[in-house]
Amino acid sequence: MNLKQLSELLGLSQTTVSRALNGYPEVNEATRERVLRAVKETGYRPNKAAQRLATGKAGSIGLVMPTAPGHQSDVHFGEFLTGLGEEAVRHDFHFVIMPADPDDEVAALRRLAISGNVDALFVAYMRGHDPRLAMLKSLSMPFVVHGRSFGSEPDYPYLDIDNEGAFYDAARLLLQLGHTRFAMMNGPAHLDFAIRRRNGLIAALAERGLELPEDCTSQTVMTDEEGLIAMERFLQLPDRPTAILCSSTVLALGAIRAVNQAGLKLGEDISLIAHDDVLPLLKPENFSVPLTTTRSSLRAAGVRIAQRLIGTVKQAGPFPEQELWKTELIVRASTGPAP
Amino acid sequence: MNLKQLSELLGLSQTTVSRALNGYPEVNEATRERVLRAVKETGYRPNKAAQRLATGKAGSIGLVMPTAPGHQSDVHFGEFLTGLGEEAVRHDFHFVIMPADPDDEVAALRRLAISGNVDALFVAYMRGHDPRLAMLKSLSMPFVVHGRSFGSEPDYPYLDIDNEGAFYDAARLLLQLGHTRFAMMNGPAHLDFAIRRRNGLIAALAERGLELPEDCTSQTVMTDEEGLIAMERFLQLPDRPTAILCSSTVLALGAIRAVNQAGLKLGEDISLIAHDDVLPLLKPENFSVPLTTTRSSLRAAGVRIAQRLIGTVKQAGPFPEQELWKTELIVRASTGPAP
DNA sequence: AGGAAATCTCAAAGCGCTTTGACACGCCAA
DNA sequence: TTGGCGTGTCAAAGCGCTTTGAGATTTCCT
Repeated sequence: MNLKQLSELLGLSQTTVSRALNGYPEVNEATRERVLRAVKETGYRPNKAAQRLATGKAGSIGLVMPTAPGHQSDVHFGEFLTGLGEEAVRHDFHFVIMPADPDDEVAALRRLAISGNVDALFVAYMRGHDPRLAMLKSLSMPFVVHGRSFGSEPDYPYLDIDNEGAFYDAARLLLQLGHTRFAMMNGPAHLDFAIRRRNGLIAALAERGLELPEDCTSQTVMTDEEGLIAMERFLQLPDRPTAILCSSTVLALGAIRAVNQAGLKLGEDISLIAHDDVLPLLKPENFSVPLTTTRSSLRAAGVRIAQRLIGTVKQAGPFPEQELWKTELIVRASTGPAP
Repeated sequence: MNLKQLSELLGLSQTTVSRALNGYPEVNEATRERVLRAVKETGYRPNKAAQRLATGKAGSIGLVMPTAPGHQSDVHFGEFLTGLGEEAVRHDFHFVIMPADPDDEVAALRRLAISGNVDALFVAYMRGHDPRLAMLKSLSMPFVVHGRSFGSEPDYPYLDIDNEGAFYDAARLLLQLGHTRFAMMNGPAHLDFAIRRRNGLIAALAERGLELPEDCTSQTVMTDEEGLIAMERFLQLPDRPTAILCSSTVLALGAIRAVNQAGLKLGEDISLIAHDDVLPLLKPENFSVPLTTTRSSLRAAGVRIAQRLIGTVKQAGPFPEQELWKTELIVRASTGPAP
């Protein structure tokens, strides 16, 4: 069933039916009623591809999903997607997800944009000096970045959390508790949030004339295995750290396993603060020793970014171009005075 | 840059350029070379919406993502998607994801199909007597179901794991170890896998003249909280169970917390077998007491389903209509002789 | 050299929709 | 009667691509 058939069925022109459907004012209310009823009865749905071709819009947000054999799926990605979806469903928007090798993201993003399949783009996993930024700006398609790109002019639309502030505050808390030997379990070194969190920690330490030793820094993929390995390394250090900052509750999971295996007590021998993206699976309050965290909901960020993206496409603006969300520092039992 | 412009630039007709691009034989090799070079230089990409409109195909798989405010994101969904993506990227396919309220899935699926945005559909979270099946069959669009629908004629293309066999085998192991008091922590009762796993357990018990008491069955959303709650309930039973079957490592996470809190020893006081979807975050071997599991990789299933879906769209068939994968029973330390 | 076959290219139709510009109609004021 | 104004409707163009059916050119065989 297409527009033509429907209009013939009704004895109307395609124009009139199309206008009736799209809420144009110059259609008789009675006619509109009739059209709407016929749509219900026939189950007619406009062909989105045709709609897109004609209007250039079709209610879709494009995003690139990094994937490859051996590339671990990332809980953060799913959680964020859920946030996007929660908002998108309210506006009858959908997603076009282009899977791409992590090394091919710039090209994949460009393909996605030029394909004419999407109205707006969403970009995450930002790096320092991210090459996608220049490409996006040249594209004349709305986009919002989750995170920022350290080293690039911040003249693009983004939503980020205050990573530097989060880890600065976390470090201050530990300093006040008397800790002086710090270690950091971070995400991959090239990612923006990792750079900023590290800077936050270093800034707080510097105020007390302290430094973050090289061998007390681990920058890895954020899996629990890597957390375990890093923590085991830290614990074998001659002058082992007592205060750990950890970029994810996933890393913390492994780290804590290492602490337990070493027969140490979390919150006494070792204090740990992790960043909490509010993953439903990894609630800090459910850890055997509840975790002190810096918290910011990934899902909420997804909702907000979808709002901005959809709003821009629908011209329901204006939206702030840049948003920086503060994180909350929530003290639980994994932090205590330095031993 | 569109086809018209490109063809003018080259001094060729649109037909010739289109044919050169799509590998038709009636184009001079030299001409094709020239076209390909121009594409490289100009960065031309065909508009997918137009391509779809003209051909009816555009290289996309559609799926519905259940979402709603308060609806927890599901790690299983992300993991499966990664599998789909891993295969899709090899064929330059993408996904169209329609977020939808869980109560609205049938309608959402229909919208997605009729929208003309997708070439094939993928469906998961199957229920007993699933109403989507009839709709899908009436659609004349390729689809593959992950799981099955208990109570419906199995005359549709699916990939499922042998849930019944998995839990039958698991129960047999525990029976051989002398356990007689069983409990089950299952997924939502209306879901197909939950029905079959329960049947598998009941069948194994029946062979020994045993039954699964009502108060030793929990059928809930599969979160760690629910796992905790269910296990706490089991432990307070006057004749408390010693053998637990658990539909997910996520549930097991909570369950084990309850066991620990009660001061009991896993693998001694309580034996537990969980089904393991091979989530990167929840490796059974990384639990403090490594978990005995029935294993089947969700991601591998995603890859396989994408293969079948894409193969069907590309007419690169034939593919088996139905596949039933055996699970592996892997014995670790969470199972031991009945106390 | 002649003609058929093979090779290459083209103009135009069509995919299903939106949107423009025009037309027909009834109504009221001049 | 004429003109102007809203209201409701329509035919047709256009979005960017593929594909058909036909025309032009070259190649090959007798």
